[in-house]
Amino acid sequence: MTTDPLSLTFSALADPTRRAILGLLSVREMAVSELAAPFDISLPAISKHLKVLARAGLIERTREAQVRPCQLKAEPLKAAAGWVENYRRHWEESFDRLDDYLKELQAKEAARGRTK
Amino acid sequence: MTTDPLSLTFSALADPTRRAILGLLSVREMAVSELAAPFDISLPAISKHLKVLARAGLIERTREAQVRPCQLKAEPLKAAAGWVENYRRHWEESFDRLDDYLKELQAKEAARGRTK
DNA sequence: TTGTTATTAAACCAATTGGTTAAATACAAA
DNA sequence: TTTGTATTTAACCAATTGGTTTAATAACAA
Repeated sequence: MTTDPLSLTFSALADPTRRAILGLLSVREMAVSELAAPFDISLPAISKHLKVLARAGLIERTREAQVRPCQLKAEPLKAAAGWVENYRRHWEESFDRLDDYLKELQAKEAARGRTK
Repeated sequence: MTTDPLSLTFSALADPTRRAILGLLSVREMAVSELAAPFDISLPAISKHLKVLARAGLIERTREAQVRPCQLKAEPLKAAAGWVENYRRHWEESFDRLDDYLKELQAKEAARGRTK
């Protein structure tokens, strides 16, 4: 497996359960069983997802009596956002091109209307 | 495997070779063998990476004689950027001062109120 | 001590991934 | 029609993933 931070981050985000867990943690710190409640998978499966998130540095687990609360650590998302941001102009440009194309179409349509 | 668009996008981005390929294509359209040149893996391996990128909608392949040029399609990155963006405040804000965020929200709300 | 609750570890499984080499396909050129 | 060039497919392999069930561990409560 690739172990560079960006790959760790993106592959942690590549699972909808894990993204949902991060969503929950963005509201507040939560215990494992609390996190698991909304999902239809076993507790060990959740535990594994948490391990993946922890390895990516996206959560931190502390200890509080029997409960192990998880806390969101969004910092690795900074690099991910930065990487994706480099492509912003590409998706905005292609939008512009489509826009141009539509305008061009309209212009042709108008011309056809005049000459017909 | 998870097939929702966001998961497809993030898991396509979770490999450094694929991110590098997108980097190359952000400069210009390129043929498969041209894309493969900088990497130390076989052509079929590159071909597989391209298939993953195509499935995620991040590239499109056209046909030009024997050559199959690949073109970047950055549009799926929009949703990825959007998802990550939701966490910006978590990495930017000082965690002990959630108030700052609320104030910012209020400021934005006020601004919106004025311009609308 | 004994039990109860919260969480993780172990062992297992099927599917996927990222790579390989060798063969097949598609087109262009001679 | 044969040959060369560009790319994909097929068959294979080892490692990883995402899930399971059945223990094991940790901390508190009785």
